[in-house]
Amino acid sequence: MKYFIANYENKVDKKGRVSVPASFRSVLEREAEPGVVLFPNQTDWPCVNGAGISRIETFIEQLEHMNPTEEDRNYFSMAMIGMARQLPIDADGRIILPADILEATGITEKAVFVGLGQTFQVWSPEAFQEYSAKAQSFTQANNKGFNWNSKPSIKSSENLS
Amino acid sequence: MKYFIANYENKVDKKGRVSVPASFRSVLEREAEPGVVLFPNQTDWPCVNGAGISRIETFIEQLEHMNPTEEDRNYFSMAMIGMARQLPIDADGRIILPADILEATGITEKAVFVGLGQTFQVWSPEAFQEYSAKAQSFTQANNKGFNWNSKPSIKSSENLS
DNA sequence: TTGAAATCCATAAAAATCCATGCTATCGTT
DNA sequence: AACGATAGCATGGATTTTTATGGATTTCAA
Repeated sequence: MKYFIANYENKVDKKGRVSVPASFRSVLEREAEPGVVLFPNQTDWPCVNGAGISRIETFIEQLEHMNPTEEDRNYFSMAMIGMARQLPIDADGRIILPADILEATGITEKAVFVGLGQTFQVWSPEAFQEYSAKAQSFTQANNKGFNWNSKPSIKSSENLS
Repeated sequence: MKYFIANYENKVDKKGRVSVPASFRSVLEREAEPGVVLFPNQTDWPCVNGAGISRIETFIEQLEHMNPTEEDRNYFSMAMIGMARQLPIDADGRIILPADILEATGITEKAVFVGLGQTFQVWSPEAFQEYSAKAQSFTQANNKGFNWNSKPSIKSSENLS
């Protein structure tokens, strides 16, 4: 599989270990280097974003095209690369979620992995439930101009509170 | 690993010794010559930049493309090459931070290593906390025009205060 | 010969690895 | 259709290895 799809709720043990869903692993196994990178979700929602290493590498390479003296670049680099987490996947397909991520996301005994194509997210079941419900109703209300078939023509709405 | 990613807070002992994070060492071990180079961060923020030797070599080579009579070149060379520090990594994976760097950065008993791709930075925990918070909120506010997927299309904003 | 820096050594905590089990879906055979 | 066998996956626990860190000792140069 090429993309992260669907969502899976897995247990987190006392050491913070969770199984990465098998179908996600099959995406990650296409990478040169194994492992996942978790990086901050730049919204106020309590979740983290995840992807394979190559995703972060291309991001680094993009940042390199920016002017090194530009303050933007420094901020972006810090926020995305500096605040990222690199986690190895063990032989059983698990990662261990660092304590501060558990805290920031409110994850305790269960974690939900949500596939979003090229990336995925990790949520607490409660927050996931809330966000996905919102996403559903928003989409139902706003999918008019949405062309599911061909090229992107999606306009992000300005305010969605 | 090819890039410096994530951040790690390590202790600094009375002699100024700190462990370089293991994952950073694995980046540095790809170099022909071992060791790290610390060089000034050209902003007002109290941190130092670091990298493997090869990074400084390419920087030197860049400077060589500049006109030798150009005053810029002399200044840049002085500020970046002349003010750099070459530090060996000991068998236990530690470097010793020179006293003047400790002072300039405000590092006392803990140092934070922050991966930024091809380079990294070293901060005091306090300054890091302040800067990373700023970077986060800046990124959160300005990531609209940010394209995670493909080629660089990032517009640097003009004013960022 | 004295202080600083490089080596060497020891240890505890954290991380990676290994092993075992139970559950579920799949498959093949009767 | 029923059954058992099989394989993949999630999970719990134990074990081994790595890493960070403190201290001591040696080297070296001023």
